[in-house]
Amino acid sequence: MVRDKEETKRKLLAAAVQEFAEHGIAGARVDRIAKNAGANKAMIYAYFCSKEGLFDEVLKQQVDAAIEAVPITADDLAGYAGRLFDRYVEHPEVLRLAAWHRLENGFDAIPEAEAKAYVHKVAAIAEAQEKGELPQHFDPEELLSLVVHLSILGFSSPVASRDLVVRSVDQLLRSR
Amino acid sequence: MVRDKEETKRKLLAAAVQEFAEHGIAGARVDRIAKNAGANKAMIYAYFCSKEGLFDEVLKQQVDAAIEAVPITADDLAGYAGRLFDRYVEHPEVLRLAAWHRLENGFDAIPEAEAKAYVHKVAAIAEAQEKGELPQHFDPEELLSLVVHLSILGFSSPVASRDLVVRSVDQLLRSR
DNA sequence: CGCTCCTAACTAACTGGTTGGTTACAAAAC
DNA sequence: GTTTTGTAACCAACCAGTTAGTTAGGAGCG
Repeated sequence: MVRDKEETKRKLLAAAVQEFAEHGIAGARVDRIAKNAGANKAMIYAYFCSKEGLFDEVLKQQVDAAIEAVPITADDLAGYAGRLFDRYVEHPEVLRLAAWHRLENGFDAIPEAEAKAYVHKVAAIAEAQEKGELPQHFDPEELLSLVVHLSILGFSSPVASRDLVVRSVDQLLRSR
Repeated sequence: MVRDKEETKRKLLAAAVQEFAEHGIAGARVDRIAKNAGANKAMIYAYFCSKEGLFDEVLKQQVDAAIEAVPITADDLAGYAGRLFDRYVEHPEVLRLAAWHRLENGFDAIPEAEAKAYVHKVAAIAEAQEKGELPQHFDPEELLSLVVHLSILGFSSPVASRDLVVRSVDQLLRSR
């Protein structure tokens, strides 16, 4: 038997991602996470304090990874929306985790990394507008909200495709 | 003491709407619903079979009410989006209930009333396109998805306003 | 290298409170 | 007096979290 704290934490986190994404916080079962990780339940409390502590860590890691994986391209918001769409298709867990989190904890309590990335993205859009790379008929915050929201269209409608997401962002950016 | 089956069912349903909207299916507590309804827990099982049965009835009623309250105006989709937005601000429960339901039951299992209303709305949009009241650069299904999705923008972004929803639908419909 | 000792990592079993659901009984309504 | 509506107490299963005890494996030492 190999004893490795970091490895055990990793396996617990990996199992927790699946469990929480599928069942949410209230629906997740601590015993199931431990079993699927091939670890002992007590380790969860040793390493993450509580079920909620484990969820917080899971969400943080997933949000960080998603933010890093899809950097904004302010001069090509349609492409950015498409890449977000792709990311969510490949890693639907992060969207589900965020949705559970918002439903269970209200609209406040946004992960810190998300808030920080938000500021940066708004600034990038504002700059692109000044350079004339983007139209001005939406504020930077508005544009970011619209693009991000449209990129998750596929999780609200079954008929939505990547192409539709890109085309609609494109249409939003057309000059008037 | 007054005994009235329908009245008791009504009070149970009203309490269940709040409980399920706030906590979801897994997080909702049957005892709390009964207590808040001023009724006995056993009545839930007499009238709705199970916790899930109660949830299904709650969701059905809320979806029916929302569909009836906001009829589509295919020749004015921006106005339609605005009215949907208003409805969700006034009755956020239905959106939360639907969100819990989708997370817990997957993307299938859409309430029947919703599927039926969907067909009707797509047809109305197609007709408006034929009449030239709507542009043709999106399919009817696509347009409906976009409008409905944009109307819930406020629940994905804190900076979204009614005005933003209306303006973005308007921009989507501009001729190219 | 072989041995002991120590500690961090791990485990199995348990606990106390909770939960969805049931049942035996009571009383209102007709 | 019979049927419908309601109640209180109950139950077995479940669940997050704890604890007392076990073991792997490295450090120190000869």
